[in-house]
Amino acid sequence: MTTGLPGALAGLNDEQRAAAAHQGGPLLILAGAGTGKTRTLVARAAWLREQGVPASRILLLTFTRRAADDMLARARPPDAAAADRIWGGTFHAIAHRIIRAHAESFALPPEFSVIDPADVADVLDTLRAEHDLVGTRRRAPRAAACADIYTRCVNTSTPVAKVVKASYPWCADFVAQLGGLFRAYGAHKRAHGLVDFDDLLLLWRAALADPAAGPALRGLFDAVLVDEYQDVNAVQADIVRRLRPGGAGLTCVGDDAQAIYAFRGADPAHLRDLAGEFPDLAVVRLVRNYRSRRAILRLANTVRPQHEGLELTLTATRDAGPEADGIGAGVTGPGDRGAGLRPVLVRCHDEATQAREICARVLDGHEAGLRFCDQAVLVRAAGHSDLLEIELSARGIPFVKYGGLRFTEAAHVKDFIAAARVVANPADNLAWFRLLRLHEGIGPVLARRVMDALALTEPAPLERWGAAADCLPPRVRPAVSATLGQLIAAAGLERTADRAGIILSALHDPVSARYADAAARLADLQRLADAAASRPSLHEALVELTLDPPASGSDLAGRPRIDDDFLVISTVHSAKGLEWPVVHLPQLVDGFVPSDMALSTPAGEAEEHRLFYVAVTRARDQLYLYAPLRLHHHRMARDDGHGYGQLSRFLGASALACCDVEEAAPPRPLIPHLAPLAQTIGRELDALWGADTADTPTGI
DNA sequence: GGTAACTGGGTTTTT
DNA sequence: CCCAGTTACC
Repeated sequence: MTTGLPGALAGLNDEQRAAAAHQGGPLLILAGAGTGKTRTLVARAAWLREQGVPASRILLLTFTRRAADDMLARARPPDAAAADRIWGGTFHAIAHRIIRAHAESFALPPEFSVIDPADVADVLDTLRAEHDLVGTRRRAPRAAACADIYTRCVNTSTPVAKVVKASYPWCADFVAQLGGLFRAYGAHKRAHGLVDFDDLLLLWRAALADPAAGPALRGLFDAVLVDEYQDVNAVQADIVRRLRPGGAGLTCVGDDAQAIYAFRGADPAHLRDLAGEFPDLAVVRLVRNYRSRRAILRLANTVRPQHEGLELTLTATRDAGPEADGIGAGVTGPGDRGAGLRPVLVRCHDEATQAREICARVLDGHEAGLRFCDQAVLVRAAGHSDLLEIELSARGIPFVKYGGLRFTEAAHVKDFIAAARVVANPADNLAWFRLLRLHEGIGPVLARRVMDALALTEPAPLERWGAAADCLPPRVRPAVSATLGQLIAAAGLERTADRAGIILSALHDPVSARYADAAARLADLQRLADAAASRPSLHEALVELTLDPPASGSDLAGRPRIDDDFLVISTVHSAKGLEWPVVHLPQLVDGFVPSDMALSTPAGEAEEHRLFYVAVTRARDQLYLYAPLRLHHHRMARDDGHGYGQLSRFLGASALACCDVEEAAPPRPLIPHLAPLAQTIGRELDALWGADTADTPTGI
């Protein structure tokens, strides 16, 4: 191990070194895709430590748990003591850590429930009727829409009337009711010890703004490093501001062309505003791309949206060459040597052809020596790979899928979480509701009656279980009492492993009775209980599960074995920050890429462009784009004369000029004329029906 | 009265 | 595949 200088700065290029060793005021690192952003951030943390900043006084804020884990693992010196650790995690995880440590000061029960967006919608659904938002009139917003509006108001610090007017105009008649609903929602959460994702941020911000708590909380840190700053929302930007008033000790890393979370209230304007906020802001640009071959970078630079003052053009380092890369370089022809293979746009007859084409190219790569995990298929929305997944299975190509449906959304997993939440926070009415209804014979009405008898907002509801059970008809009472008896016992225990074990055994019978495939589900729950057992408390286990849900049940079982080799299917959002030698981008067809849901506003279309930029820049060596020309259940919009629907308008002609175009072989039917066969079968069957009306064959 | 079983229509992206 | 709305059954 090397010690001393160049130490932290070893192996960095000039710009990276300037960023890592920046002294004094606030710093913005404008880092294009693949320019060594993570490496620079890790180096900066190491450099700060060499300057005498204790690791425990450095805070690293990221957007995903994976990014945090990755950086913390690289930033921790091998000889570091456990106590000598950088604070690192997502905004939400760090907020939780602080709130949990001071739960009493925040007037929260020690094991308060952190609820996910699905829970938020459930709560709003129960409150909706009292606020004249029931769906008898067709136009009343549904629970999920109410939840979207709520979180948008909070995360952009915008009044409900304004949000509705700008983004939900069809709800304009309900602004007053929504306001009332959201007020009631806040009271409801307080009464039942519920904290949603937005609350985590709001509570942290409020504490930082408090005259007494604020100085203490921001005094915990000498340096704050924020990754993906283009994806902060108004509350997060405010948290950063209050952590580092004046900007001293602040490092933000970001790229406004990669802002893809506007739907969550994020706004790249916060990054752009940094310069105005901090007059002494230093800006360092990282433009040397270490990831992609030059042919791919040409396309990336062509589609990259440029914003005045933050322009950035990536230059290639993997293909040393005389000419500068830049916008317009896409005119270079396919004979151009040393730039890698040009991106290929594969025109496919339909979606099935596209699926076959992707499989064929994946297998080609595999035969050429690539592992499956060196290739990724990136989609705009999780459902876009449905047909492909069938084709992959049929051909025996192993794959894992990230994004889309998550393990914690499976019904039995929710059941387990509900049971655990009843134990940890008996005031949690959502958890009670779900747990009670898990039992055969209990629906919404009986569950509600039991919960009323429990008086959840009063202290110690578990002590009233005996009386509350009398609300149940004798037929169902024994089963529910058996479950609750065990959960009440679990609540009285200390060790997390014991609690998790009893919760699991309490669920055994109701889960077995409810689900046909109970054995597989119980195996999932066993893994869940095992994972929970290793956490410091049931509360910690539940929060981790909520803030960072495992993508699959096997995820929970631990690291995949080293010899396992899977093709990766991921949403573009989930692929941010990652890279693969070969990337496949399917569904470049009207309504899918760009998504027609996003095109109603100019801001939405701009975000679709940024998403495409993110997708393109994931590829190291080879990029395949697939344009199916027709899809089932989907009308093709008017073609723009190039045979791609609106695609060439979306990407621009210069982007298409960066690609080679290939035609996928059209599907050829194995049996050309099936109709006569159907008639033959029809006649055969008609013989079975008797001879009375055999004039017209039945057919199939 | 209350629950379960059936049916038909619709599906972005995630901490 | 999930939700809402409806019908059938206890």
